[in-house]
This record gives sequence, C-alpha cells and structure tokens, in this order.
Amino acid sequence: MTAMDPAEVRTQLGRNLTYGMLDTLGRAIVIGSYQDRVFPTEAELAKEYGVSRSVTREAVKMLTAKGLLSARPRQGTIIQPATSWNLFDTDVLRWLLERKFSVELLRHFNQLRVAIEPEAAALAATYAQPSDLEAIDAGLKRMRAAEQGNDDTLDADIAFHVAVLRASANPFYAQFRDVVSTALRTSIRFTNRIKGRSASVDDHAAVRDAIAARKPDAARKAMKRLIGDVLDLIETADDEPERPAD
Amino acid sequence: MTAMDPAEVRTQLGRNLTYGMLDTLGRAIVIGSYQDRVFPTEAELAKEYGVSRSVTREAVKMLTAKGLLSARPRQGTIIQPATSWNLFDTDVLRWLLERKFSVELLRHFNQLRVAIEPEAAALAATYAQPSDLEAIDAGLKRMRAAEQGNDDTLDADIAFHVAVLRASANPFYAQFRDVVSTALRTSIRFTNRIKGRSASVDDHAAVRDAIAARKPDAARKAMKRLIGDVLDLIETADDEPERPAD
DNA sequence: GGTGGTCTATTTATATGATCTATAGGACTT
DNA sequence: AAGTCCTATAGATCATATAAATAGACCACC
Repeated sequence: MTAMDPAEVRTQLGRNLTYGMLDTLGRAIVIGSYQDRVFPTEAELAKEYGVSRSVTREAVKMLTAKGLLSARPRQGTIIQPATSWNLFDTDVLRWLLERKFSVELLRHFNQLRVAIEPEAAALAATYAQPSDLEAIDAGLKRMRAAEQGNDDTLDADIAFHVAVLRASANPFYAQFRDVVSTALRTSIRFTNRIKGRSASVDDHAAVRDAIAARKPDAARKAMKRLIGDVLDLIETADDEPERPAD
Repeated sequence: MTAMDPAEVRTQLGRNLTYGMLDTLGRAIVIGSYQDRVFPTEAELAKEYGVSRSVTREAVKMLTAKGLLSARPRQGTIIQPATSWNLFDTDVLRWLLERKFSVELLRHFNQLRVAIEPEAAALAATYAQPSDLEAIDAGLKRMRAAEQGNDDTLDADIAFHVAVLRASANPFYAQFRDVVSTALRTSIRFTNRIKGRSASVDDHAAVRDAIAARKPDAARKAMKRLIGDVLDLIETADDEPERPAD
C-alpha cells in the first residue's frame, strides 16, 4: 500500500501518467504480482499508484481492451485468465517476454512463425508488388552490411522478415510485423546466442529469389528452412540453463 | 452533430455507456464515417454521442489500445492507418466483417487459416492431452448431430476447429479460437452458401483420427485439405456478385 | 534571410467530489 | 426449498477545475 511516487510511474514508459500506469500495472499483472490477493478496487489502485481515479480508470479500461482485466459493479475488477489475454497485442507480448524470459514462450512463438512466415513468403511470390521486392532487397542489403559490421544484425533481420510479411498483400500477415519485431527485439540475448549457428544471408537470399521468380512453393520451402532451423535449435536448447550474456 | 440519445448508445451493445460508445464509435471509424472530415475533439465527441467526457475518454482509450486511434495534446485525437489496427482483436474483426461484408476479407482470413490450422493440427498430434481429444470428439459428434438436424451446423463446426486449436498446447494457436469463432459466426451467410459443396463430416473425422494416431504430418495434410477446399471456393467465387440470402 | 528560441492558444491529461446504477449476497417470504 | 425483495458496495457517469504538452505563430538575433 506504499503510495508510488507519481514521477516514478511517469518515468516507467514515456508519455504520461496513464501510459505509465498501463505499463506498470500491465507488467505487474503478467508477472503475477496480484495472483494470490484479491485485485484492488479502483480507489485502492489509485492510491497504490499515487494517481487519480481518472488515470486509474483509463489504464484499467485499456487493460480491459487488451483482455487482461474485466470490471463489473459490485464484483470489482478482476484479472482474466491468461488464455483470454490478447497475445498479438505488442504490449502484452512485451510484458510476457520481459517478465522472466522463457524459452518455452520463445518456442511457442517460433512454432507460430513456422506456420505464418513460409505461407507469407508463398503469398508474396504471387502478390508482391515491385515496391515490396525493393523493400525485401533493402532488408537483404542491410543484412550484408551487418555482416561487415556496418549495420545492426537484428534490425536488418527484422527488416527482411517484415518486408516479406508486407509483401504477402494480406493484412492478417502484415499484422505480424509488430509481433515479430517485438518478439525478436525483446529476446535479443537468446537469439544472439543461436544466431551464429543459424540462417545465413544466403538462406535469406534464397527466399528473396524465389519470391522474385514468382515461385510460391520454392519461397515457402526456403522460408521454412530458415525458421525451421531456429526452431530446432530452440527445441534442443530447451533444457539448457539460462545465463546472462557475456 | 445531432446529439445521440444516451439510451440509443446504451442499447447498441449491452452493458453500459462506455461499451456502447466503444462499439458505435469503433464501427463508425471502421466504416469510414470520419474519413474525410477532421476527427472531432474529445469535447465534440462527447456532445455528438450525448455522453460525458469521462465516458468519451474511456471509449477513446480502449480504441487506442486496439490501435484505431491515437491522442496527443494540441494535435487532437486522430484515426490511425488501418495497418496498425489490431485485427486479432475480436471487436475490430467483427466491426470489419460487419461493415460491408467483403469476400476479399474472407479470402484474406482463410489464407491465414490455411497456414494456422494445419500446423495446429500437427502440433495437436504431438501434444494433445486426453481431455483435448475428448473435446475434438465432442465437436465431431455435434457435427454428426447437426447433419441430422439436431444441432447447429455452424456451432458444431466452430467447436471442432476450436478444439483442435486448443489441443495444439500453444497459447498463440489457442488465441485464434476467438478470431476463428468471430469470423465464422459473422460470415454465416456466405459460409452457408459454400457449405454444401465443402468439407464433410468424414473429412473432419480424418483430422481427428490423425491426431488421435499421433501422426503430425497426416493431421496437417487432412486439415489442409479441409481448409484448402474452402479457400479454393472463395477464390473462384471472388467475382460472383453478392446477394442477400433467400 | 534564415536560424533558433519563446510565447500562446488549443487540446488532451489529470484531479476531485457528487451522484447514479447495477448486482452479489443476504434477508425475508411463501 | 424456492422464489422474492432488500441493501450495501463498487463501478459508472457526470460536472468542473486545473495542469501539461505542443503546433504554429512570432520575434530577436546573428
């Protein structure tokens, strides 16, 4: 019940009190800080975070929209079961990945990628516009530059995969852009560890070529190889203990 | 600028004013009602919908959380480009599907399903628990009952697909449960039209058997056939003019 | 003449207190 | 028991006041 310094909440994640509280409270819920005790009432939350009820209500409403909470008169505000959290919301995903980095979550995520991205590549081979191909090429170029140390490896990799997703010309696939960026960016440490052994620039180029050549099946296969490798590595790494990066 | 009767907003979608406004405003944005004019300020919105600023703010905050809006001082509240809308939010998806039923959106959605569900079936073949298999069987049983007219065809179909998604033991796949339900339920008319020609109960049973037999590849193929058929039908139906159900 | 700082109007953000509404759970009745 | 009614509680709504942020105008200075 120690009132939090407003400045502290504000500092957490830019912008303003509402977004600060959204982030702090969201993370707290995901971590499980409210697991055993009854979730505080609106007024208690306001006091706990040292903000007004308006701010509290708006933060709670946003968390409701993301599926983490529900509020009903006389029943109070309650945490929804994790199954109803919107995992494709970048905030929720980030909180989950940050809470206690779990190889399991990363494996689940890559099990998803192995379904999505190859199919996106196949669609891209059919629907990609010239501008999409340019974006893919640009991503590839950045990867090459990164090999020489002239660009960030992770950013380049993300740029490539995002470009393919967009090229699919399907809004549902394009949506994964944020999800993939968030997940890759948040799990930098781990992905770095397996990076050296995994997909090379040449493997990525194979995807690009198949798309450019308008060969859906080839594109699908090339992408599947790219991600399947990563997945294999994660699955074998499953029991490997986590340790800080050097 | 005609002030809306609060009771009217309240009626829109159960619960209370905030959720009523969320739904009405969300739908209006998705339809494109605010496309050419500048988006109203918080105060104007409140007047337009005949509610207080608090209600307005909370509705706007929820729409912000779903990616439809952004608000900054002095700049005002503005509609985000459709690419940043969270399509995996059931509200957003429902608004999109309801606005003006589009075969294109349905095709895009099924292009996603064809990636997700076969892979989910494969994972289910590996990870499904006894209780998951029971749920799948229950869904199948309902489909058989529906054939005899003793259950709802759509509900039964949804139950089956949702059961498979859950059986994948992967939260990301399980997440599609809501998305698939929403999409199927909203596009009843169209799916009914192609239902007769598409997947039969036997095809569904094939998926079930492959999962029960712990054969990932067989499960994947069986599910792909199921959804691939639907997708083919949609793609050929692309130019077919829309007409009301009889 | 352009560069950078400051000022201001506007809009959202925050705070607070009063009042309304829905409802869980108990009290009461049949 | 089974149904009905009551009531305390917690969220929902409203109204109003004040603070904070910033786009754009304005101005001083080099």
